[in-house]
Amino acid sequence: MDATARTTPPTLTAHTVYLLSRTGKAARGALAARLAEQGLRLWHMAVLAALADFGPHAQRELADRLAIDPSDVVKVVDELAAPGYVERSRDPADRRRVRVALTPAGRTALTGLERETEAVRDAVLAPLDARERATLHALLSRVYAGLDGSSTP
Amino acid sequence: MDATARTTPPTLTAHTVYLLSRTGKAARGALAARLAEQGLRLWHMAVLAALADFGPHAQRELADRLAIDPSDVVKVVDELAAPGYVERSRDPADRRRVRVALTPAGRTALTGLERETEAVRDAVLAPLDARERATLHALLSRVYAGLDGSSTP
DNA sequence: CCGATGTCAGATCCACTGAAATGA
DNA sequence: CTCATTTCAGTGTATCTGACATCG
Repeated sequence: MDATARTTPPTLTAHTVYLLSRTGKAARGALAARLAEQGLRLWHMAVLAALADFGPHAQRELADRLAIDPSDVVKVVDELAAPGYVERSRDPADRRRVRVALTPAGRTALTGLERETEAVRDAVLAPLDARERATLHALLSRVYAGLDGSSTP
Repeated sequence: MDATARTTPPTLTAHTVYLLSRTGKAARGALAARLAEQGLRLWHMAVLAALADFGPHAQRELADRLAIDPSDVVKVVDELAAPGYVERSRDPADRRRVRVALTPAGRTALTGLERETEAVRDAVLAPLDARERATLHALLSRVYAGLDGSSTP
C-alpha cells in the first residue's frame, strides 16, 4: 500500500450530496457493466420495464414517460427489436403512431436483467444488513418521489 | 396535463440500485449546475477539498487520492490556478516535485462551494427531516466505504 | 517518472425530413 | 375541398464529457 493513503477528503464525505453522487455513480457503473455483457444499456432495461408495467406504448409515450429524447427512443427500440425483445406495429387508428409491445422473449430478458440488478445491489450494499437495506430503500424512494422536473436535467 | 402520466415503471423503482443511480444523478447534476455558474466542475471542488484537508500535494498524489487519471489532474489544476485558487511551486526538499498548494482565495472559494453543496442537499433531500437525513448519510457513508477500486469506474 | 497534449468513444441534445392527421 | 398547421417516427449532426494514449 501507498504511504499517501487513498483517503477521500473529509470535506467531501461530510456532504450527503457527495456520497449520493459517488455511490450512485458506482451503482450505475456496475449495472451498466452487467448489461453491456448482453449488449444492452440502462435505457433498454427502462423501456422493457415500462412496457412490462404499462403495456404497449407509442414511441412518443415512451419518451415522455422515461424523459428521454424521442430521437434516442428510436435507436433503443431498434436495438430491442433486433433480438426480438419488442415488436413494432402501426396503430391502425393513427397511422403516424408506432405501437411498441413487449414479446415473451422480452419479458424473459427483463427477468434476467432484474436478476443482474439484484446481484449489483448485493455487491454495492454489501456493508448493510437486510433491515438497513430496507431503510435505505424507503428513504431513497421518498427522495426520488420528491424529484420534479426542476431538478432533473 | 397529459393523460399518459409520467409515472416511472414500478419494476424500476423497486430496485434500490435504480433509485441510487437516479437520485445520485440528480444530486450530481444539481451540484454541477451550481458549480458551472462559477466556471467550475466537480473535480475542481474535489481538488480544493483534498488540498484543504491534507495540505499540498504533488499532482500525482492528487490523482491517486481522488482516483482521477493523472492526465486530467493537469487541466483541473490549470483551471484552478487561473483564478488563483491554487499555486504551483517547487518542493524545496525535492526540487523535482511540483507542489500544488491552496491559496487563501482558494480556501474562500471552497467555503462558497460547500454552501452551494448544502443548498443542493436541502433541495434534493427536501422530503426528509433532520433525523432521516442523518440516517441516510450514515448508511451512504458505510456503502461508500465499502466501494473498492474494482467497482469504481 | 511525472507532467502535458492529443485522441477516442459514449451520451445528450438539437435541427431537419417526410408522412399522416387535424381544423379552418 | 383545399390548404395550413401540427404531430409523429426517423436520420443526422453538434457538443460535451470522461477515459485512454502518446510525447517531452
